[in-house]
Amino acid sequence: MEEVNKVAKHNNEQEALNHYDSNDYITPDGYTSDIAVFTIISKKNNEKTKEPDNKELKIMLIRRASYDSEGEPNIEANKWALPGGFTDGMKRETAMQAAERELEEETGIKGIFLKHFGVYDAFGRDKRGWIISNAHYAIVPEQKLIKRKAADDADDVRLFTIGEALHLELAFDHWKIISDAVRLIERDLIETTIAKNFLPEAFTLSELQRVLLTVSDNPRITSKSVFFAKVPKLPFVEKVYDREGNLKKTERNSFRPSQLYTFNDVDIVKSIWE
Amino acid sequence: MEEVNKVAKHNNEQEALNHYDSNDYITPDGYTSDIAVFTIISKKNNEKTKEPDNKELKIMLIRRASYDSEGEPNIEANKWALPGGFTDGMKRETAMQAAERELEEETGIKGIFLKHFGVYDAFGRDKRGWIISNAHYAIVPEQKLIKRKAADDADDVRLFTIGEALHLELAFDHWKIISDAVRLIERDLIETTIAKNFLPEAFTLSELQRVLLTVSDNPRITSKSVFFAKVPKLPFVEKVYDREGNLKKTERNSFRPSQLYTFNDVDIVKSIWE
DNA sequence: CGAATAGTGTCTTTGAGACACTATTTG
DNA sequence: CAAATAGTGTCTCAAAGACACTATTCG
Repeated sequence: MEEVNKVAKHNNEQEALNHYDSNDYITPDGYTSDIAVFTIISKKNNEKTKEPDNKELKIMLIRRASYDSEGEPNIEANKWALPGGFTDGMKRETAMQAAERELEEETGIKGIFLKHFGVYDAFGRDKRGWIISNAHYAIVPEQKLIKRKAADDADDVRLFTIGEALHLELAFDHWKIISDAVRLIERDLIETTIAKNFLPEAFTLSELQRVLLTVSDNPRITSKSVFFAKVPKLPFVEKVYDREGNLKKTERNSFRPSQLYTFNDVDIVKSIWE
Repeated sequence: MEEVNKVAKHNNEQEALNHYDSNDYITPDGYTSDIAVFTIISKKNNEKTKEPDNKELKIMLIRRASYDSEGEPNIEANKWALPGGFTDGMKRETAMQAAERELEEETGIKGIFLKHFGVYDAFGRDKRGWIISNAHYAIVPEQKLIKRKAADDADDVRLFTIGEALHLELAFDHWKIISDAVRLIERDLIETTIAKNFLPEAFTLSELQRVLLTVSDNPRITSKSVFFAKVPKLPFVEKVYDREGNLKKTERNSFRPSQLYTFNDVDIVKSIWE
């Protein structure tokens, strides 16, 4: 009985498949990924004193070439845009894989945190047709960026503050994608532990504090004593020890060695009903 | 000078557009929307006492027909599946609009809360080809469901508890989509005010409590005195008044009238760093 | 010792949580 | 008054926030 059903089912399945033809429908003209790449970089605020640098949230944009790789005029040429491009159907890519590949091809960055945050599929968003874009945001820690410092000054890939970026002439609906991304990353820095992606594996409390200060002026974060007292007690951060079991410290920010911390994998759910 | 640039640009743009042909690339074979429809329904736990009904989170699934609308064998026939279907390129729909339309066509429900939560685009997820699905979850308040009560007992649309649903033979990758949706809605009920979509515009504290109890056993929610003391002080709920400015109450749950509350639009961000 | 960053102690006030008590209505 | 849900008062203990104080290193 079961066997018979299975066979019958298989036949129907085969028939159904044979009957399906995607040419019966209008299908999308393209499936792309865009990536809003964020980093936090030091902002020298006073050359004379030894006051620690403040940090600032920046976004990486590329300038679209006048001509494409085949020498033909490019659409939305010369405008600033998010890195990204078409998902390659030949490679059987997912949108996330396309995002990783495009990011490396266009900016030389790989192995960083990527998060999908939205789909942009309104008709008319791209003059070439029905083109669906998956939007992601990415986080580059400052140290990784230093490796490609020279390239940052290039004419075609540049870091902008959020305010600058939203005043540029941007391609497609990238103004909307960028503002959505900014709203989201600011919220995620407060509500989740994504801050870890801006930091080295082992970080000091003041380094963490400076990251959070780029998006919040809440007294729990701005006040040194409150922040320094609270963070070591949070369930998702822990002190770093060396091989001998001693507390690991660093002097990179001060004369006095400071304790290194790291994020563990504790996931917390913050109830709004408490 | 500016004028000249504009003209030049326009020409290039036109050339670029003429050069673009989506047939140069492999494009997706379909762009669909799936909807995980949740509701919370009363569960009679004791017919003898007047103990208030407990509530339970349920999901609505449809059974895929053996034959499609043209009388041809259907793919994944007879399996249970999320309602959903193809985005209609002719109608220039977005995935969200397709979700709303399909939901009404397949289950008769409209005008409810819908939230996009993910994209499923792995190759092989649908045997018909490269088919991308946008997943949404939807919330139906119990009252809306009563209107189509008869239909619930139908053979093709049914409510299941989460446990039941995940043990059915499900079509495509719907097992994964459903478990992602469940994880998300449970989290959102705790971290956001989506609970309001399960409730009437004006609700009592005990009604709200019963909704939250379907996903949490946290003492702040289970303990009556704690919950009743805290919720009226939360910034995003407020008491309901009638036209004369008197407190509005209801007797639908008890002999003693109870105060009605409503959600306002205050959006709160719960910091994990506090 | 002065400068610079790191980190602690202490005091006051606020709020969380437990639990028993009071309130309002019907039959 | 019994039953049923709604809602409050009070007590204890823990944690939040402010701010002044101590610690470590360099030159």
